[in-house]
Amino acid sequence: MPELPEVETTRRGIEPHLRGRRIADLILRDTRLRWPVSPEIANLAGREIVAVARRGKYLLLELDRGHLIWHLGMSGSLRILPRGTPPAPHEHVEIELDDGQALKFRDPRRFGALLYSAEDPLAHPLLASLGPEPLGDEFDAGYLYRRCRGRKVAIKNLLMNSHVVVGVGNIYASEALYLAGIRPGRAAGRISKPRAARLVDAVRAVLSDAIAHGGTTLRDFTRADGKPGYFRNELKVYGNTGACPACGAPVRQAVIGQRATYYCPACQT
DNA sequence: CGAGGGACCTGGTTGC
DNA sequence: TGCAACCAGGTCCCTC
Repeated sequence: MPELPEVETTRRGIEPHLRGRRIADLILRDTRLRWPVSPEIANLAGREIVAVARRGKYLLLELDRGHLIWHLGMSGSLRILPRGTPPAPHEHVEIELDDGQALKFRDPRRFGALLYSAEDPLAHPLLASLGPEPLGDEFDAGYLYRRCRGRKVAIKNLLMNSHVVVGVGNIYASEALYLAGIRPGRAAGRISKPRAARLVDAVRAVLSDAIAHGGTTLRDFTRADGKPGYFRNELKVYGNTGACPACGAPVRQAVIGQRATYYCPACQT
């Protein structure tokens, strides 16, 4: 479900409610997430939440001692609700706060993950080898062009590879390639330097714009306050079974790397 | 090292 | 109406 804009929207939604609060209680209803949730996490009561950061699609809850690393997987969402609100279906984890509120994690498909890291979370094996942030300085035309050299994979798959750049999932990969005028199936190694530059700009633009709209709600994504994200209305090709908004040609649907892909056969080469 | 595919899950929608 | 098949915003891990 969530790509970078949805995770960032979640971060911004929960952070004001969590910063400076203490964990009153931590309830693990179902520990069968992507990896089993360590029972020691239930022992974090009393710790203070100092900050909520994000790295790629991972949320990092910095505690006064240690960190929680949270990934929403495909169907996970975090909401702030009053303590005592009856748990929704698939609400696997709840962090009760010392001010009467609670952070509730719902994840029907259980592809999400919740890990505890006593050390620097960025050194955790899952995070250590991640590529640069797409909205940071390191992600530029030279970098992307270099990473494309000699690669035969479709540029869309390369964009979605978190070891190349983090945060770009299936929706925004299609959207960014549309904006850049590049066919999603084009071999990464056949992307010219100017096209790499256009693609970097497109990725940044699409993600920033989506964050500004509170992310994209297709089905079950909800923000921390329960409202949907409105970027869905801005999507140009993803899920578009009609005409290209620029030239009117029928938007084409294909499967690339086992994922649904949308593009305009006229605008994208 | 790179490419490709399966695996992990549940629920909603589609089609016979 | 009933039920099987298919699809979904992620990403790790295995094989070749």
